[in-house]
Amino acid sequence: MAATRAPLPADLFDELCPSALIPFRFGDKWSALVIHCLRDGPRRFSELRVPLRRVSPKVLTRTLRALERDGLVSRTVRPTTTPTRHVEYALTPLGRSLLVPLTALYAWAADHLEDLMDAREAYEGGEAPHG
Amino acid sequence: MAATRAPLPADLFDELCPSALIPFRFGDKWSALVIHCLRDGPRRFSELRVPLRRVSPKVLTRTLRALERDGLVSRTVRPTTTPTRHVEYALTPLGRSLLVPLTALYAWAADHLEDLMDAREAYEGGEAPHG
DNA sequence: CAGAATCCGTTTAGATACTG
DNA sequence: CAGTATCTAAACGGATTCTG
Repeated sequence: MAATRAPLPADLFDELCPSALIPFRFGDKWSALVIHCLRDGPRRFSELRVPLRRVSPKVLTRTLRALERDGLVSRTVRPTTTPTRHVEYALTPLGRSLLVPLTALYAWAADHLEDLMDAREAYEGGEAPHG
Repeated sequence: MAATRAPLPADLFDELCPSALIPFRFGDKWSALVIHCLRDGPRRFSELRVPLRRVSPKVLTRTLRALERDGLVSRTVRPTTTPTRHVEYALTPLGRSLLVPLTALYAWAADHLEDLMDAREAYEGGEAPHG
């Protein structure tokens, strides 16, 4: 019953390593949330700012550009009669495929929210920092 | 076939929102990777530094402390005869349960690595930044 | 409306050297 | 061996202002 001790691959920080890919693409605060917000269909720039109302336009723009660059989100400018612009962001098929494991991760978080909060509380209360 | 337009919840940045939890706990560069490295059993501090060989001891320590605080990783000091210490890190049951959706996410990354690289290449090559 | 530009504080990471 | 301490650079995030 000893734990297996297979050697770990030595390339986990390689950008081409799928395991490293996750923090590379979702290591920021907003990417996963934006994808989540697009799950029900296209959204406009200002629509996205509602659920993410803390995010500044600069940060949202940067996040959307990054997702667009990786082919997860598409950006569409719709013609309007008014002088104001209408830009819609939507998940690409690739982005939509990501929604599956991402939703599973959210489900895990929802299931274990209590555990996480309890653990944190216990840690704060009890443990002293290690020497 | 219009996309559904259900209103989005307005609390996505709330720390208690499971969706917000992901970037909160995995918004850093190393957490997911460390969990991944512990999947086959306990590892020592310096063992973890092999696959993550870019990480400085300071950063690894901080990451491990955070995971420990959230109840995902346990820290065990084993008695030794030598004056050198022996500390092992392992996934807790909670951490192990996280491995399931996390592995699914890695599988997605592995499956779509090409797509991501292609999209990025196409973006760099073609598109000019939006005006 | 959608975003670009600017400024600024905080966080994160990395390198290095040192210690029980 | 398993960290801690210190310093520095870069990235990230947020607020605000401005414009096509």
